[in-house]
Amino acid sequence: MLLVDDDAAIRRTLTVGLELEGFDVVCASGGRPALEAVGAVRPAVMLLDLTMPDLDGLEVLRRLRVAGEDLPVCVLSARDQVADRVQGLEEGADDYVVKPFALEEVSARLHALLRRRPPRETDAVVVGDIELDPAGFSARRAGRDLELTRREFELLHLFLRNPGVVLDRRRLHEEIWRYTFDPGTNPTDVFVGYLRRKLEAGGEPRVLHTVRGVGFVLRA
Amino acid sequence: MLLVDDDAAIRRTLTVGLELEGFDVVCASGGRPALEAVGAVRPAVMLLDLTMPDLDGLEVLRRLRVAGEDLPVCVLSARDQVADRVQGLEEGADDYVVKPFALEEVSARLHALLRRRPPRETDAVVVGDIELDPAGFSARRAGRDLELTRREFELLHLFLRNPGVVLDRRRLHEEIWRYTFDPGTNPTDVFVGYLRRKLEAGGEPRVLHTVRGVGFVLRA
DNA sequence: ACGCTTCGTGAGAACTTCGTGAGAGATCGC
DNA sequence: GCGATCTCTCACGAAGTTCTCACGAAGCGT
Repeated sequence: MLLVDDDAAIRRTLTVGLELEGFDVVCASGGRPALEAVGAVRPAVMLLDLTMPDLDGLEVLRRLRVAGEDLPVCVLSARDQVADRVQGLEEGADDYVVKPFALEEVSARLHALLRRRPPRETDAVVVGDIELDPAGFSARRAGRDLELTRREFELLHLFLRNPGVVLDRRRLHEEIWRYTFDPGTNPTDVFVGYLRRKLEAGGEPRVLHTVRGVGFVLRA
Repeated sequence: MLLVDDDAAIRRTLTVGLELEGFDVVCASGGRPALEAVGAVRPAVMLLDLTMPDLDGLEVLRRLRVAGEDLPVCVLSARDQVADRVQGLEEGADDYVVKPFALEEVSARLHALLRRRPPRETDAVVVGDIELDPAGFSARRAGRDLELTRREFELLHLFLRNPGVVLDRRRLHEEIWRYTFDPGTNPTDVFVGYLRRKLEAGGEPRVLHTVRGVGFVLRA
């Protein structure tokens, strides 16, 4: 979750409390950092303070919605009038909690929002500048679309699920080609080659390294 | 929306107020009638009082969730302790408003819930320049009416509900043709072909892409 | 430095998968 | 019934993918 508040004390308190509740918390100290953070960390939910010096919370919300960003947002504010709440909700907030608040309630409300959001981005994998989306059968490096064939895709998927782990030929052969390991011939090497070519087509450094006598590793 | 409260005066007040806000209101006077009403009128959202003589609101909520019913629920209650709210939210409520309440706020919160409503099969779908309206059995691309047959329509509908997701032949076959995947023959390819022809009749770029060895995707 | 092993890659053969036209059978409306 | 769709099968050519093979390059141990 992304926590946005300009008051460092509140940030600290909420971070500690929400982490105890099991949330993975990222903080932003103002409106502009918040907008950047949404793009960068792609949080599942956001807790947004309204009163901030650089960019008002409502403005942040408005910009997110205009940009088509539909992440659930819970507004947290000292403005306690009915009109404030109605305005916040109408601007696209999913919930509105008035300060002072009880940590358990905020946590429960965040959970309620997350409950509605399970099928978000089906287990996409990201390692370094490489991202792979199993649902869409697509993969990108540094934003560039790698047009992978099925085998290449499976291979990259396997490496991405085991970053930093050396995979030997036996393992690769079993996982990609299902059983039967015949040492006579080696499609593995060929496909690692294909993958490297596509991964490095934009001049990026090598990430698929060979470990002589053992196998291959993906390292960012 | 379904309004559940055992107090006739509150029902009356809320009904009048919410109808003025544009809601289509159905009332239930207790827990059991509420459960029946959910099945019968299939409301888009529910406003649920907790304290009721026949069946407690929390129990109603619990039964709905156990039955796999995921309609958004906003609890309305006089129980104002943090613990009550947390309990309500944890039992599966999506929001919790404490009495006395402001009509505008309840209305704004209901709107916020409806905004998140999971799309129903009968809702119109729009992806890029393609729009499809299940109720009217019509589909358009860039304003031009595609005159689809039933199969073509079902196929396009399925793709539109899963934009960016690769659908394999098994899935397509199961969803459109129900059961049995016989690999001997393939209407799927033929109908994808028909669809493409109609989708691209105006010279528009291809949106139904084939993913070799896997299936097809709709990408805008 | 030498020889042995392991890896990288180009070329192309073999294979799989896809696209589409033609037409038979089913269905529907009139 | 009868004609007009609509749905589906089939088959074949086209296109893309996978895999084998072979040879040169690069590491590794002595």
